Amino acid sequence: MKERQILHVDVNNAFLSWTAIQRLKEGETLDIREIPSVIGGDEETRSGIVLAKSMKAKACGIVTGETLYQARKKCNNLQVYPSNYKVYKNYSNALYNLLLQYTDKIERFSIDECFLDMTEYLAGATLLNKAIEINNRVEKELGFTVNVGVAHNKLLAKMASDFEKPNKVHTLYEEEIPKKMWCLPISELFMLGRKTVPKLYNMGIRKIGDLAKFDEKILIKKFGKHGKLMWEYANGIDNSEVQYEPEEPKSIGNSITLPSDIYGKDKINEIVLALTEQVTYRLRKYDLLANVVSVQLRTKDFKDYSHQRKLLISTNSTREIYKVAKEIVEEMYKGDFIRLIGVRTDELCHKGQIQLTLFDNENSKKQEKIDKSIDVLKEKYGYSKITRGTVMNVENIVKAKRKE
DNA sequence: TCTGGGGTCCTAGGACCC
DNA sequence: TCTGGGGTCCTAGGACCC
Repeated sequence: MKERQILHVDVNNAFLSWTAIQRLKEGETLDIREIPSVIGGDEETRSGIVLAKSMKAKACGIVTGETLYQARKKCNNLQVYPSNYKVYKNYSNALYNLLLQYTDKIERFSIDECFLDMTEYLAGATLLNKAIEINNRVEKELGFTVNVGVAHNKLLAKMASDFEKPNKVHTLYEEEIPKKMWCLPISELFMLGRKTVPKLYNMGIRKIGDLAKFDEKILIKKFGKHGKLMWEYANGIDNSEVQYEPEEPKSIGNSITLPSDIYGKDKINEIVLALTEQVTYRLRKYDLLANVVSVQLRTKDFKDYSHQRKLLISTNSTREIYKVAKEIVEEMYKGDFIRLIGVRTDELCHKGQIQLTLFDNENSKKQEKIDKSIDVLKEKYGYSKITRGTVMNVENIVKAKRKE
């Protein structure tokens, strides 16, 4: 088999950089990349966490995911800016379109990361030179910077793009693994998170090199499939392909942290209905039907519960899914104060994939028409304006809660 | 002024059938 | 009277990613 040629392109401080250049474009003179700043959620609605940080904020020890409260304690002149996904999506698309000039085998791994399979697209050039060209062109033409990882598989390309930042190109070829990767702490390895790292520490495994040389069988015994994966990753083994064909979503859900805790089934169900409307709207937009419905509740002391139910008939009807969601709330709600509520649908399929059943009767056809006509209004007037009957949508609930 | 929201994948245990 | 496994489906919960 031919050796694969893979690049991983990772936008430096994506949300913060994109916010910065958008502000400059709109006439602001301050470049927020040059000061201690973060992109954060709204503390009033209890979403106050750091989503992205500038280099100066990073230098203060601020990390992504921590609360804005903690971040301010580390840096007293910290500036906080809100996020804007529409803007981010535009810059993400601009990057994607530039990368398309190099290969059409691009996997959009997230809004700010892409894998490129360059195997068939080098035409005599070296992979490293292509990476350097991309790095330069993005900065010049798009106004933000990226790191580019250069390797022969996705895992090593991703690890490489995570080396020194910003605006850098790094290679991580097989022969470089001991020198460049094995010296790193295991917490740096992709797919080793906060739960697994302490367990490995207790086994005396601290560096990625320790993990690479550890007995694979013992890891498998202790961690199952995850054990095999982490051993392979530590040794730079990854045969996964660049998934350049966008895949159908496997699940669609929405959740919300409430501005204040709520109590009681009726109040929970109001939110569940609003969330169900959002979820089924998205299902219908993609022309998908759900076969499983699940509801998640988080209590005020951060205990998570979730129950799910398999449906007899696939559906994307608001009424049908809400009916099931309500039953789930009924069976699992124990009377706690609730902080977060989520509704999710799984085992999605397309209309054509199911056969009409006896249950596909006149009544359900009528329901389908109602959902469709509401969707049309939502497309026309914007999502938040249209809600069904007596029901408030989540935005209204959030606003109402804020005033309390 | 504590701790988001969108996902994917895996595991363990129970029910049920042969 | 006592004691099996293997396979599949379903559910609850957890780990990880950005």
